[in-house]
Amino acid sequence: MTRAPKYWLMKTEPSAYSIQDLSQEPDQTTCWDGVRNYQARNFMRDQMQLQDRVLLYHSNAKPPAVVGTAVIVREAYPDHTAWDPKDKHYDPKSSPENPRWMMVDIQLEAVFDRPLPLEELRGVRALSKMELLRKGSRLSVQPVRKTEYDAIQKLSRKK
DNA sequence: GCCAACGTTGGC
DNA sequence: GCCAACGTTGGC
Repeated sequence: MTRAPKYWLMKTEPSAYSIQDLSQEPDQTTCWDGVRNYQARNFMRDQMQLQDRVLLYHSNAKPPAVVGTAVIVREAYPDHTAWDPKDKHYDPKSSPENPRWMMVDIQLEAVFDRPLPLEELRGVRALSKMELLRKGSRLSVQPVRKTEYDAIQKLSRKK
């Protein structure tokens, strides 16, 4: 049994890993490692399912923008980078016996013809309640309403 | 580079 | 369980 797909937004700093990097992976697929926030982890672990859709967002970019879409191709499993002392996101409290952090695999679906800058999105009525646009919003994995997802897709095809 | 907003940690 | 101190995120 599968439910209707849900919609998400995931942030990445393009200086660390960009949508262009994703486009060059084998099968244009990667594991979304390095998430170290419980709320974000819980969304991945408890709610993300195969075929769910993801908006990819470039944070700390000039300008910050939604840059494309991806699909969940593997559901949550332990993030092994948390066990590697040399990894930037190493967490000594996580272990193979008792993994604390999870990740999913995503496959690139589309790189938008034009990035949609945060500033532009702030002016869109259909997005007025979007988590990304909330003041102080920092969540790196966040749910998106279907109406919001559709509005952003539509915007990406304009101009 | 600044700093507001937020999350986590740890003493008590 | 409170909350001050600290670390991080991320727009600007």
